[in-house]
Amino acid sequence: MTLDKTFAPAEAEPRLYEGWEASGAFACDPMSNADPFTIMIPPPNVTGSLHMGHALTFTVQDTLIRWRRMQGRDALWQPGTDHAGIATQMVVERLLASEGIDRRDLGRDKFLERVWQWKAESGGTITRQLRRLGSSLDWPRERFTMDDGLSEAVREVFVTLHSQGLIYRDRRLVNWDPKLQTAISDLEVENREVRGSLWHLRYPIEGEPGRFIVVATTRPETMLGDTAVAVHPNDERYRDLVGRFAILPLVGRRVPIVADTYSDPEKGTGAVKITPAHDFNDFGVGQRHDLPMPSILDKQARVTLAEIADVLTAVDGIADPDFVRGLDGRDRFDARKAIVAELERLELVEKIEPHTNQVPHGDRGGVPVEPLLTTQWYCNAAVLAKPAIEAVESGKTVFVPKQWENTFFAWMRDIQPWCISRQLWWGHRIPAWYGPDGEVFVAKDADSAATLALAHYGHAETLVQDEDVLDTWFSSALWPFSTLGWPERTREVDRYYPGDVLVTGFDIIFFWVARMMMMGIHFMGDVPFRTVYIHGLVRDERGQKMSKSKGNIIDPLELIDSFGADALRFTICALTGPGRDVKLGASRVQDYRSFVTKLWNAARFCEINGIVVNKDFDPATARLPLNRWLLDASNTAVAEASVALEAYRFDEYAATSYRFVWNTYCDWFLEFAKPALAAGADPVAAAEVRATAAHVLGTILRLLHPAMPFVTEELWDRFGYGEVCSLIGTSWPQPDAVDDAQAARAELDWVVRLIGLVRSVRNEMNVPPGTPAPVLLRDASPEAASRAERWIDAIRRLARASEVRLLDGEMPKGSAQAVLDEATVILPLAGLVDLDAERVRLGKEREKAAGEARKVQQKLSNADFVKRAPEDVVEENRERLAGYEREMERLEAALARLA
RNA sequence: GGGCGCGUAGCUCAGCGGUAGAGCAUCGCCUUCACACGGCGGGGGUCACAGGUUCAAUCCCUGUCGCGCCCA
Repeated sequence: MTLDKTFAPAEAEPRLYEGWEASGAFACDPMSNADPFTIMIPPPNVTGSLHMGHALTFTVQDTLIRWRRMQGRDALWQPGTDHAGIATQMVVERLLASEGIDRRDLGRDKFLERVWQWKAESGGTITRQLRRLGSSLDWPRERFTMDDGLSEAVREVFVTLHSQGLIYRDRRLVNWDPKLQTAISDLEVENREVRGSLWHLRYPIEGEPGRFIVVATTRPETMLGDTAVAVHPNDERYRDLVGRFAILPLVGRRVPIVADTYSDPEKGTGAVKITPAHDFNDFGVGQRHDLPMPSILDKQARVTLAEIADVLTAVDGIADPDFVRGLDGRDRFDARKAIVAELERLELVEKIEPHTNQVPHGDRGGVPVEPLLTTQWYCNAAVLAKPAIEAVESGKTVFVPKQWENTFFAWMRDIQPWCISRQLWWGHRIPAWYGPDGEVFVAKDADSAATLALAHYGHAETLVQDEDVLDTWFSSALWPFSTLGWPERTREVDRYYPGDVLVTGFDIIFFWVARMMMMGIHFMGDVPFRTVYIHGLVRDERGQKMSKSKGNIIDPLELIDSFGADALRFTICALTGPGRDVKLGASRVQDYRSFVTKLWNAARFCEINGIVVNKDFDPATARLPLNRWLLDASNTAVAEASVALEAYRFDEYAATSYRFVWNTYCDWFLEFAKPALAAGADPVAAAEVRATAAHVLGTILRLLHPAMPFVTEELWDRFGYGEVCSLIGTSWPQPDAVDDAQAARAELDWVVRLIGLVRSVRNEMNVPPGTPAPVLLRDASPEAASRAERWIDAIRRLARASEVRLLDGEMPKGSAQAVLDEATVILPLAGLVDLDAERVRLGKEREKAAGEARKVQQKLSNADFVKRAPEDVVEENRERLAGYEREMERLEAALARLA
């Protein structure tokens, strides 16, 4: 077979992925007796393409799912995509625009045909890209939020919630996106800081010529719709004006001056204009004071006068209906300029201050949102939120890291009615039909609605279906059960609901996690998942958020092309600590690619040295300390990795595996193995080393497989640990029985320290690596002596020793010395050792030991410490002190020998 | 304004009551028959600051400063 010098991901990855997929390795098994383990993929937008955020979240999920699958769980990782209402509609509209077509000309049905056509042609991008990452999703189960089954679930939920009074129609202010011309939910609004002005406007007091009440506003254009001025009830400045009227400039309407705690005496002038139809706070004031609520902006945010036409009144020097009529149809920002100019002309502007304020923008359309009074469908989220809050409080669902529960609670406890209707075409059409008189019939289909209408009217009536569609997140909220076949009672629903863990970013806790909790509990009677693992954001190397405008976007597919999916995945694991954002650049991935190569080369070494899989090998029979030590270290690494994964500590999982492979297996074990495998070595020992090397390499491949599936599978297959593409289905390593691991650890620890000591001294003495020198041991215990004897070949090789022996008599002149436990290591380096420098060096060593000893001594001489600290801590310190004192003695003796 | 998180080696980050760690970078030596995407060795930190609790604080508490995010 002979492995190439480096692993070739571009060739291996597609081949292995196809192999896994073809063998059904990704499939769950509903008929299995195994304990299920379920992760629902956060369905990416069907318009999406793989970005670093996806790479992070799906690497984490795939690592978990592969690990649990190896542990013998019946793993379901449910794939699918989201129809992404607004995003998809925008993509297709843009496409049509390039052909010079407007969707309105095309008509709803034709347009939807085009969207489906687009989906068929281009909707598979993201799922293809997920495969390149190595994602072991159960593809035959792939779902789409608009497919028949999921649409059925949506209708079922809508109709049920409606019948329970939890979905209803309401006329109230809604966030309106004038660009997309649809209502959006509170969550789809993001506040952006905008530098603008604060206009102080004079509203004349009725019946008192020359007296004004000055209101401060950031939105002068909405004054056309003002129906009151509000002041704080305790504000002395305006006390006499409450209950009287102001004349609304330009319009000429009489507006009452009302007392309401909404106005803040500290802010502006303490008096605020009230436009109930275009501001959420003003709407509240309007309701409390029973004010008219005329809309003066239309759905495109242009001035419309229909609702104020009849109040327009000419007032000399104050209001001019003709001016106002001239504003009809003008854009809100145009109108603002014109209105301010006119007010200035009328000397009704007191002053204009520069002002920075938070302006709500639509997160998709990117333009300022306009609060608009419309009738929409709402979901009573407050009722649904209650059991969801309780579920987290009681620990039925746990957030990791736990602090995110606070975020969840804060939002859920103050949840607002959820506006679920959207004035779009692409999405789940609302299952509501209207009779000629506007009566609403909510039903799962037109026939059922007709039946309801018949019962209501006593005769058949023509019904018209609601034009609107549902918020995309409405169907996403059902994802944990709708994907399993609900509302049908399938085996999958019984078996895979609730899921085990939901993996996602904090940015969609509200959008998605909270809503799945609400819907899951309401319809399934149980939470949708036991654990919510919240990971951070991917940022660039300097910690900046990635964005198109900054030009700092890193494309995961390019990283995969350059370094392989394993390198990218391992990097992500290594950098994913709890509650931390992931700062990632190409150089980090390149660094971890070295680890992939290191593993590959370790395997090459094995191959070259005739290390082959030996299925008959029983680790419990290993006799050599080297092998027992390695097996023990391997047990530790696997145990630590399991604990780390259990706790979602991907960073620790990566670190433990990395250390074990690189430091333990490669740097020490394989180096120690070299003399044991050399020509002329004991063949029985060599056979045991080979068997152990192969056994532990197998453990390593299994250990790393969840993070680095490709290279591990390739090596697994090439070495014949199992059938081709079988590693994915192999069991997670179990601890091996190791005979007297304690003794093996002690022995190898001693050899490693001895070699380290010799290397260190030689380096400091500038002994060229090519120059061997003797290693002599003085005052060595019989145990140390026999270890030196047993490990002579390894010490020769790794410490460049020409010989290793005990020293009884005089120390050769010009020797360097170092202390190892009770023994002193002597390196005769005649001509290389500067006696003075050596004295200084040993002196420093002694000082270091003395310093440590002083610190410990100080502690121990503190009566409170000895009295109050736990006995084992005191004892440990006593032992440390003894150790330092012994070391000082040896160093003293070494110094004396130099004289 | 409210809430959350973070300030530990040049960089990225672990550790979170009892001897300050890793990776990368850096410096020196080494092209030794798996690997220069490598090997060996070294240097580098008053753990943001100030108080407090404790026998003992990087770790717990309080405050201050700086940075970031979320909500208003």
